[in-house]
Amino acid sequence: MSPDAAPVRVRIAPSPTGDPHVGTAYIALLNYLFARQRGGRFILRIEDTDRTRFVGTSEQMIYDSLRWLGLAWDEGPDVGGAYGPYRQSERTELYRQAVDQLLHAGQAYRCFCTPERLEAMRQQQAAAHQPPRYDRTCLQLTPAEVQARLAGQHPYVVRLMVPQPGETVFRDELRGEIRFDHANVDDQVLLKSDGYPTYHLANVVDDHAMEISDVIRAEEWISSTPKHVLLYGAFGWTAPRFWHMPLLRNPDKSKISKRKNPVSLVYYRQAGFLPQAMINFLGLLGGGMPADLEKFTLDEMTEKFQFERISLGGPVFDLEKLRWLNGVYLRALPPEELLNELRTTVFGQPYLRQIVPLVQERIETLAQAADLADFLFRDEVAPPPEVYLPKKRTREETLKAGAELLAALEAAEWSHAELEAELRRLADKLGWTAKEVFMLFRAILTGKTASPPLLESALVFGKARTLDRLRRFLEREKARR
RNA sequence: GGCGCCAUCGUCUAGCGGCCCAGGACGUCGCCCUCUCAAGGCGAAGAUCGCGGGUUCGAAUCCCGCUGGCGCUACCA
Repeated sequence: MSPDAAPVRVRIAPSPTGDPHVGTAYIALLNYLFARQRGGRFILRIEDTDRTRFVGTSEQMIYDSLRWLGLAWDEGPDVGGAYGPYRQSERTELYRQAVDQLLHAGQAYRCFCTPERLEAMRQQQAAAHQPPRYDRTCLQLTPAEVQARLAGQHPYVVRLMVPQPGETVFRDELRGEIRFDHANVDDQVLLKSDGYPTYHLANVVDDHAMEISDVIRAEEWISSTPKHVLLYGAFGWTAPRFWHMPLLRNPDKSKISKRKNPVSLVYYRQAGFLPQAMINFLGLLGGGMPADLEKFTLDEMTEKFQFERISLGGPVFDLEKLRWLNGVYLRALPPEELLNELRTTVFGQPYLRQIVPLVQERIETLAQAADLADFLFRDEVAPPPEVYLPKKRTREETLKAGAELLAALEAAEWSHAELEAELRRLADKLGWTAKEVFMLFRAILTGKTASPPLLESALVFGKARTLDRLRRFLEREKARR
């Protein structure tokens, strides 16, 4: 069957390495629309091939977040399908076979170079103003030498052998032909020394096996598309169509990142954004909808969204506009429904239940509970310097400490023990007393110097929102000087 | 640095050779409404269409160059 006639099958392939990302939602939305418009299937595949960054809770959060947005998939690890398994860690045998095939055909080779040697090589290349590329040392190895190393249990990776010289030309459906001289295409690692495939291999093998017709992904992948095209060719497979979507940006135009913008879908949900508003807002970015439409539903997008209209400049993710749009939706809600929203989010029972023990021993009247826990319901608290500034520390030191605090918490697992360890470690690092660090955190989180237990409060408030509060504090205070 | 992608108000965008000395939305400012604040209504400021060359009777729209931004340059995706 020619690719043109093949049924449309598209996929979103997030990796479970942390909180689900707003960029994932954006690409998921686009894939969803594409499938719905063309009578195709929308597949969710979990790309869990990075063992070092794997986060166990991440997969479930991905499901929850995408479902929350209303982006239902037709096939996936949790719903099944005829092309499973849909988790890459369960498909390793497939990749191993694929690698064997390439090895036998001479289109890939084993590389025994150590990370140290590769690092040294790159430094030399940088010093000589050469582009950093693998120097093919291991390609010189004789079959006997390879066998010897294999017998000696030397760890190795498998690399793609990019034909040199050569050129790869592919078509991007939005941009037309894009060409890469192979002089600029590295011998990409396909199989890591831990036996897991890299994205490049896994994505090609799976997209083929799952009969993906159109790869709709972010623009950052354009540079590595030649490697993928080469792989399809090496296997003798037909490549899918490629649609590279513009990258969401921070206000400073750089690729959207958690340091400069809230990117966690968990955050947006907990902070009280409505899924309809988020979907609507994402649909506004890139301009796929008719220009005179400002407010629309997922169904309306399915009806009217045009991929050909998408503007290729990377849109800034403008939180201000999202907030405005969310307000539009909130105001349009029947009061009864708004009540419902409140009851399941800011005033959700499970949330309230967690808060009760934090305030119980500190109240004389019920109304005081609200006073004590107000910060757990607020969108923003803004402590003045009198509150957050430790007596013996300068503003500069304190802001620096705040930035360190944010970094430490970002890396922390959200448990009491680890939070405490993290804060004490930070105190050591800064040469501050633990009390000073805890008080700074308390001030930023609660806006006050007296509060319910700090760590318990942070735990209840949630990682995404706590980090956002820190980030906004730092931004606000930096802007003040 | 190399390679690639991109380029209209601060931001999201409309525009696809004449209707554009560029339209809408967010944001900003002002006025109205109003017990306050929002919301809402009205209005204003805000883009020599990044710059320079072409093509054309005519260019934001087509072509080339430059500049700028961004991405990639990992045993991360």
